[in-house]
Amino acid sequence: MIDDEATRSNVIEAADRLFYSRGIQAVGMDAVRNEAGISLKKLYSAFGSKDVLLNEVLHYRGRQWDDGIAAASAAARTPRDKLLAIYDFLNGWFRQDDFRGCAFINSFGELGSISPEIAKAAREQKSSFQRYVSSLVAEAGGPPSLAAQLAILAEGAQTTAAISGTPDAAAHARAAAVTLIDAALPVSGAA
Amino acid sequence: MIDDEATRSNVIEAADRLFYSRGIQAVGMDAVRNEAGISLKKLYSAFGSKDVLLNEVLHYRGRQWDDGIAAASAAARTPRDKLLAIYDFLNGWFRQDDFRGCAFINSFGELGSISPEIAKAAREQKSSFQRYVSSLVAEAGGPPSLAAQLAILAEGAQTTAAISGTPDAAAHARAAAVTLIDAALPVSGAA
DNA sequence: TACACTAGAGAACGTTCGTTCTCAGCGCAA
DNA sequence: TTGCGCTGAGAACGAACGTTCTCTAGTGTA
Repeated sequence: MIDDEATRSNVIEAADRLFYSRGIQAVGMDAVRNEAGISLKKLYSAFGSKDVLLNEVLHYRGRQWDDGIAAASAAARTPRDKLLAIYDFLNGWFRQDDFRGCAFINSFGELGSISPEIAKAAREQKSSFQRYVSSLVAEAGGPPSLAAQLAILAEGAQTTAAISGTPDAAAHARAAAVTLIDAALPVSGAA
Repeated sequence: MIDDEATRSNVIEAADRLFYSRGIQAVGMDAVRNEAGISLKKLYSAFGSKDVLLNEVLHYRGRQWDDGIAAASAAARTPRDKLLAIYDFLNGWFRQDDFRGCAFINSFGELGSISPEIAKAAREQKSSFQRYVSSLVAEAGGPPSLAAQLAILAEGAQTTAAISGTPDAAAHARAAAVTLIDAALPVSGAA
């Protein structure tokens, strides 16, 4: 079918909305079917099981994150500004109505202990982000430990914003990042 | 009964072990009953429902956390050292075999969106921790923003350690905390 | 018109889970 | 001994869920 791909992404986006907003186990395949507007038969012929669907949803989320970070850093010139753009991206995300924390952290907390696939997906997503931060830090001439610290700030901001219900953590994390970067890099951007 | 209180804490500790290691929805009341070694009838007469039990388990977890932080900071003299003791406490925790991240973050990710009670418990736990950090920072003469930054580091270390499966995040967070404290406090501990 | 084929709607099935109910056994007062 | 209340073990119940099956309506084709 021509719309095979369209059907798949339609289902993935629908499932993502539901899983992210209500949790994975709390959302039945029937709800996914309703949200996507297709039949159960088609749903199961496109994705063999809920596990398979969930895996694709997590990969979709990962791409969304990567795209968001890339877009946010596009306007920044220096590696330092690209690093700080991460926290600006978080700030915008935290302010969205449907923000409910990091989907990978949530999924890991819900099913990481009983589903190796989910644990692996979360681990890969986080290590991919750490590699991204590391490459920017290296480009800026900073030590690897700075990358780990900046990544921890980003993770902490996400859980803090989710649980507290306020976006303040983004600004706090950004300020901390500025301090850490300035302390670690010999010459900051001060003209 | 004399052992009423003993029964309750026995059940709470058993449920805590199971909920923490496998997740909440993945653990049935039957498993709790087996782990606690009591009858279903007694389980339900002591706690009216799984929700009630979960609530008590979360409060128990909160006390455990408070006690752990208090014990870790007991040896420290200055507010600065008490702040850093937080990350030493995390370091020891991350190295335990059964470490699976912060129970409140996990519970929030799993059920926070559909259970206001759990969302509230997580929010209260985190804000209690932030008050603790804030009081130490104030005692040390630091600005409130430093407290927020240090708390974000602690949260980020917990999720990073859980998902990555290594305890390294504790040391990274501690190093970042040292940098942030030294930058925010006029006079550091340098004799 | 007759016929194969497809697809959608939802019934059905088997399992799991939270919670309640039943029943047999036991201690105990009279 | 007899009756009574309590307790534990687990059966039972109703709901929800993942997954499969059935039935029906429609469509294109000869």
